[in-house]
Formats: sequence, C-alpha cells, structure tokens
Amino acid sequence: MARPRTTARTVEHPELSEVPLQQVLEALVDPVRRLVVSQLAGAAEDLSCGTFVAPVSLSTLTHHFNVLREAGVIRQYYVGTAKMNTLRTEEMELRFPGLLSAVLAAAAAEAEPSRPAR
Amino acid sequence: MARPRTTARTVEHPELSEVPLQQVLEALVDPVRRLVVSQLAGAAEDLSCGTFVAPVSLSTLTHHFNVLREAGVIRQYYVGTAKMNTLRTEEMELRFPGLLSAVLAAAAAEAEPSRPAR
DNA sequence: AGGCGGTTTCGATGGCGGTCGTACTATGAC
DNA sequence: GTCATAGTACGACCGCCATCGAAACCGCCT
Repeated sequence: MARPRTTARTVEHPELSEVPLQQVLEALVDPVRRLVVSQLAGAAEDLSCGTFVAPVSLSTLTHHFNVLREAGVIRQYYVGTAKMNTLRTEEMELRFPGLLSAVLAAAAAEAEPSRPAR
Repeated sequence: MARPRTTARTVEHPELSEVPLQQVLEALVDPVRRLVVSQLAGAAEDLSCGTFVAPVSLSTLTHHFNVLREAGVIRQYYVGTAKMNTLRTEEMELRFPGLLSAVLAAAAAEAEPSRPAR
C-alpha cells in the first residue's frame, strides 16, 4: 500500500571543489573500489549496495562505499532500506578533467584482454 | 680505454604492455612521487636525481625513483655519476590513454589555486 | 692514488589502511 | 506488534609501505 516514499535518511556528500586530488587517487587505487566503480559505470541505472559483487565482506564493502563517497566519486541515497549508488561523472569531469574516464577506460581495457568491440 | 663502457651501468625497464594499471596507480598515488613526476613534466630536459626538491631524504627519493621506473612512468639512464630521468609520456599514452596527462593536469591545476600566469 | 660527489643498499621503524566478525539500527512486510 | 532485510558501527588484527640513518658503491677529477 504505502509507497516507498523518499526516505528520511540522508547522506553527506562533499563539494567536489573541496576534494583534493590526493583523496580521489587514494579512492581509485584500491582494486575493490575500482571494481565497484567499474560496475557502476557499466550499469544502466543506479545500483544498491547489495547488488555489487566483490571478494570482500559486507562490512568491508560498506567501508569502500564510504571512501568513494567522501572522495566525491559516488553519490548515495536511500530508497527504503536500500542504499543506491551513482557515479558523479559530470562533476568529476569538471573537477579533474579526463581523470575518472581515463581510469575507467584503462580498467575496462585491462579487463578485456583481446576483444576489439562489438 | 676499454670497450664501449660509455655508460657501463644500465637500468632495467619494464615493457609498458606488461605493466598493470594497478601498479601505475600505486606509483602515482604517492604525493612525493607525483611531485617528482610534475617536476619532470615541467622541465625542458631530463633531470638528474639530485636536482629534485622533495621533503624526504635522499635514500627515500631513490626508493621513489625505483617505484616510478618499475611502474613504467619514468626512464632512467646514467651519465657519468649522474642518473638522469625522463617521463615515458608517449608510451604511457599508448598504454593508458589520457591517464598520465589527466593526473599531471590535475596536479598542476591544484598547485596553482587561481593564478593564470605571471 | 686518493678523494669526492652522487647514488644505492640495508635494516629498522612507525603508521596507516584493508580486512574481518559481531553487534546494532532502520525500514518495510506480515 | 514481530520478523526479515539492508546496511552500519565498532574494535581488533595484520601486512605493507614510506621513511630514515649509516654505510657501501661507483665513476670522475686532480
């Protein structure tokens, strides 16, 4: 009956202009976090925390989401009990042009050893 | 006299196609190493190890040079007692397009808060 | 030859970050 | 209400890496 209205829980996000390069790089240097970011980039729509596949425990995954959010890489919001995630692609592009896209491209290229395109 | 021991000491460099993204990111995530890379990018010609300014000891600096070289970011060669350094810019561009340049641009932009030129 | 300046190696140290399990909270379904 | 589901907070552990000083090294110059 009652719809999953936008919930009360809110999440703090940094202003991207406040985030130093160091923090972004530290966020992207961890393989698990890069895995998360790649999955987000490849997804059609936002993903909830639970839908990610990573070789770590749930609590560790939560930690990684926090790091990514505090670095301004992702944006999070609650929908019911689910916490959704989305990349802050455009904002990052303004802050550090080409950085996130280059990392994503490199990660994608490495993931596919020898598959041209389709 | 003796043979072409022009520069007897040689240095091992990885093939860039062999270097994983992880290693490059790990190399670039350290602030001191990014400082080194920035100075190298801003220099007209190759620099010897001793000409770099960094808030660390010489032995630590040597360590950073090793990390950068093993990650394929820089190329090193001896000239007399001096060890020269140069960025492997083009090769890196082929391996991970846009990555190194984006990091360099971001670092440069952050270094100059709001100074067009002077 | 002998010294020197530049660079490296070695071993030790300290701190930080990724990892986990468990206990906990919050929301929605029944 | 109770239960189930989704995610979080906390504390502990552990390994790795940046750092250092001191000593060795290697060419070059006088």
